[in-house]
Amino acid sequence: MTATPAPSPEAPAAGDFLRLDEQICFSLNAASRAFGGVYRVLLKDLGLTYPQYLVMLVLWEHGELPVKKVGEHLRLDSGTLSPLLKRLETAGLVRRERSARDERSVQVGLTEEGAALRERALSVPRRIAAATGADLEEIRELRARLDRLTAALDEAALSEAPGCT
Amino acid sequence: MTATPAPSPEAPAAGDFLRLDEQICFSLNAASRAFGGVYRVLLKDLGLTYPQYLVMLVLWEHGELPVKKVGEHLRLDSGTLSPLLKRLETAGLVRRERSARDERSVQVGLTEEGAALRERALSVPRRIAAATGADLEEIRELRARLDRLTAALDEAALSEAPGCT
DNA sequence: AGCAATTTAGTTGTGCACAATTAAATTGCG
DNA sequence: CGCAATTTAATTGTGCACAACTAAATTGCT
Repeated sequence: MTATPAPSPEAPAAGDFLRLDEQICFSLNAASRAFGGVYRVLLKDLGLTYPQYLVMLVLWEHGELPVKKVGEHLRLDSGTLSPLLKRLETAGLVRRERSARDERSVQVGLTEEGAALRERALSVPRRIAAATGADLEEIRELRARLDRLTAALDEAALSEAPGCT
Repeated sequence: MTATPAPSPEAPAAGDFLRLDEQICFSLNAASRAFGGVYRVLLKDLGLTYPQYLVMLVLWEHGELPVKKVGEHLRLDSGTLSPLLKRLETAGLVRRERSARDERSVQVGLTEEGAALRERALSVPRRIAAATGADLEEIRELRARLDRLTAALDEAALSEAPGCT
């Protein structure tokens, strides 16, 4: 009575959605972790984890930034970034210093070593692209869909937050 | 010389890939976390985290399974599942017992309470679908693309593992 | 039977994600 | 100015992901 798979050969029963459901978000989750596995291998040489690599990308592109801005680029808060940045600092890739203009904010910048690491990272995107086995156009479209999805979900999370029905 | 953004207004320089790169996998990562936020809200009522919900989906669909099989369905290993299942057991949703036939394996099954929880989960997929703002067809196609991507990445990870150039 | 290789869970340690809280500096308003 | 509200990082605590390792049972081979 409890865990019978419930054949239901003709009508799409309500329970079927629990299977479909798994596939929608689980596919995303699995793809994200599969990427993680490939990045882990490629980034090992550089001594970076994938989230650390994302931070380095932001710094390589924008130069010195306050923690807040780094978090906005990556959709991460200080609870994640503070320890991560501390590890990058310990590794000698990043400098952190309180802003003189606003003592609340901490400016994050690259050390020479951190800036130099960019050269060794240049081959990563091509190798990742090769691992996906997809052409640039497909990747672009997939990215667009995912960004739309993220925007819709963030929107929904906002209206869900209080007591909105 | 170090952190200059490097304008390069006409030629697609090698460094541009470091931006594109961010967008490929970061979009995926961001979408996955955005889903996590929506699920977190919806599953709070049920007292489940998203990974715990995935485990419950597997058990609702397949009934009693060894830990190994649960892991195969979800692409997770015992390092993740053992503590997670222990929490579900503490919550009274799941039973764990050593198989008599093979003392190495642990069978995971639903308690009555765990089986009953399924009823309250039936509304989740619909509410998630609503939050995505996408129709079923788009979701299906996206899922197919992601699954292909995951397969390609897993494939690549395998040939990358030893010393394959 | 005897023993090495394999399989299955669990444990340990590192790092990330995120909610909740804290502390300090800044801003805004009367 | 004086003080409440806001902003910014950091900290704390929970849970997940995964690599590396351990322990125990099973399988396979001779």
